[in-house]
Amino acid sequence: MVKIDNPEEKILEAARKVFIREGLAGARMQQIADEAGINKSLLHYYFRSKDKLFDRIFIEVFRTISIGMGSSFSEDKPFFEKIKKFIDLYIDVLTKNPYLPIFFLSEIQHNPERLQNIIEKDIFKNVSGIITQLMMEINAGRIRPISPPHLILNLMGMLVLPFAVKPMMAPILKRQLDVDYNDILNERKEIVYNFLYNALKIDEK
Amino acid sequence: MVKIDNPEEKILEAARKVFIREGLAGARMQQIADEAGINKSLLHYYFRSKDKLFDRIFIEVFRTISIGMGSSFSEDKPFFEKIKKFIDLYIDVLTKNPYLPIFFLSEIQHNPERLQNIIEKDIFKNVSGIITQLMMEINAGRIRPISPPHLILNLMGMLVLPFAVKPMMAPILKRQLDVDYNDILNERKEIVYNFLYNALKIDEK
DNA sequence: GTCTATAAGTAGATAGAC
DNA sequence: GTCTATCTACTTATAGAC
Repeated sequence: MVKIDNPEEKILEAARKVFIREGLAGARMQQIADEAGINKSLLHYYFRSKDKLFDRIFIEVFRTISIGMGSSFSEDKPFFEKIKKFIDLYIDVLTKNPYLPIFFLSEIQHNPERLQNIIEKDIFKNVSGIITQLMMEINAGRIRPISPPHLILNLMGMLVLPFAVKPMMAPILKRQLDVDYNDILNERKEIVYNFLYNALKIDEK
Repeated sequence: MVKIDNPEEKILEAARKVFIREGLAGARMQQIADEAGINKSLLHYYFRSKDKLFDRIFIEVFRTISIGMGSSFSEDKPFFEKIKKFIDLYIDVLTKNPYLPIFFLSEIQHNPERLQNIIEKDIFKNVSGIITQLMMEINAGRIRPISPPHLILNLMGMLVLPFAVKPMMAPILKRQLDVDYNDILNERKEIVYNFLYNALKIDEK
């Protein structure tokens, strides 16, 4: 039986919430303590400093963001099926954690060193495997030639940006087209796959 | 003869730099004063408070980000030429201001009200015009059918994300493929246009 | 382990001399 | 207009009682 309500877990959950919404500089230890329903001193008792607590959350966020990358592409399936699986998995992650990308990218923009100090190797293997497979598909003539980094950027852009701009776009689309932005987000899996498929498939003459 | 070196301009330039790099919560009035080469009190003399100075920069950033949208699509040209012009213009803006998107989206995530209080109508006209034209192209059978909001999200994602992830991707691609990320960014105009063209063009049988 | 009280440092903002 | 000096409030962090 796992104790889910121990103070350490409650603090981490509260810190996750507050840091991701407010950022490192904007978050207050008092906010986190309130959110966790405990005394402010306990934060320091368990995690020593704000920076150490933040690091813990930051690494966790990085793992959440990068976890889907490798796994979807490691299986032995046709290329477009792997793409489809990756898109589905990634949009599920973003649906559950819509604020993660901007939080993560914003903190890197504020302090790029944090990334290099903490992480490094994890992401290499993932990107490396994807690029190898893309080159194979292109060389076999199964998809239209495209530089692998660019394809990754295109795909990631189409996946991530709609969630990142939700606070801006949702009110606009509601007013202008009476569209619920959550419906838009739910349609993304299919839209992104079709768009990518059409962009990459070889013309049949 | 315009005085470019008056204190007000120097403060705005410094504030732009510091706020965009550090965010509202992370920026320090002392930093801005140092960057501008003036005394901290002068900031308050010219702009009263940190929040008012920030608002000034925030509005300016919003204008920079949204300025290209309408203008590219207002001219009377073939659809794909307008798309091309928009892509070129937008990537030029992002090349000059790579940190703007994350700064802007991050601040909205921290405080969504700021957007609604300050802005509102500007963006409507732009988005509205683009959507109308997209519907015309689809109805005329000149491009593959796609929901206009989704096409806009696809395009914006492919344009913006590569700049937003530069601090993360540049070291990875350098190490792994010995690729200079600035070269990647310079190739984006052509890549995005071709990708979009292939995704939207009607198959010739 | 968990609390109260408080120390030490920093931030935005203002008063007032020049 | 521009500076120095200072006020007030807030924030992280710690000391110490229980």
